[in-house]
Amino acid sequence: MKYIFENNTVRIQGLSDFSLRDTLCCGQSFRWRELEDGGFSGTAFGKTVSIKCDGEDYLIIGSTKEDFETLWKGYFDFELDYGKIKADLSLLHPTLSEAAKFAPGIRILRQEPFEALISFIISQNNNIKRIEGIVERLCENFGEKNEAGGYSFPTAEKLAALSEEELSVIRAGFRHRYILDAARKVVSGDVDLERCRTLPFPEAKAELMTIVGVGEKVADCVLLYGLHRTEAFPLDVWMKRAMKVLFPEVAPEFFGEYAGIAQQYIFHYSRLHPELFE
DNA sequence: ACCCAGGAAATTC
DNA sequence: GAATTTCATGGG
Repeated sequence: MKYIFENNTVRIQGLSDFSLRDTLCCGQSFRWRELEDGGFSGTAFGKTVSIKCDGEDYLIIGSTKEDFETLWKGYFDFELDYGKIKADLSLLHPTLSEAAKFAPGIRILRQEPFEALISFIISQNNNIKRIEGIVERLCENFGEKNEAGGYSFPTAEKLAALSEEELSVIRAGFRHRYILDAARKVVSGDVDLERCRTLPFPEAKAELMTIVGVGEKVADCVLLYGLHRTEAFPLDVWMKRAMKVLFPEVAPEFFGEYAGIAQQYIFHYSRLHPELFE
């Protein structure tokens, strides 16, 4: 992968194993909106950019060279060799090979940990459309507006200071008290998200699960999408069905150190092939 | 009206 | 302990 900076835009060349739609519409982030030209616009780190294809290249519009190097390159996980990971995973199981071929451009985003924590608390017993709406209201009400008109994800401090009443403008229902408990535990240091990045996996997961409203599945999502712990293997309703039907006799540990990436291929494949489970 | 949605807590058995 | 019910909200 090479990149050049030109006029507020970063042009990325020679990038393989990447698709905007596979990566941004596969249920790992709730903050990217598709544009009319097929690109996507979104906000992370408080900065709003759009990203689109230009022939073989990708353009990140609205990014400085420095922001690309310190933020976006990592956010989109451009430096991990997905070709190699896919090849290794595909050897493990023929159905996993199929799933990877179905959406070969998926990458696991490195989202901000607190955003992943709150987003996946909101995701429980909810549908993606509505999750996106709640997250949008959360940012518009409690985030900071930037020059581009986008809103940052609110800080833990900002949310921790709210009452349930004040938070209820986002209409997240019974999840309001979960969000507040998460924000307050992060502010107090009872839960240290950065420490969870390096802690042994079971300990990191247990620490996240001390938050009211965070069970195994949400904890795994935070570990995978927010802390890039690729051994995490979130088991939602789709994945439980998929494991039963497509991978009987297979346990999550079978997929090894990149189980979370395997999970993303399988999740996306299953969601777009519901007929497999009728 | 009923059912479900990238679950988890509370209750019941 | 394992199985069931409840928890807001909105769309089909």
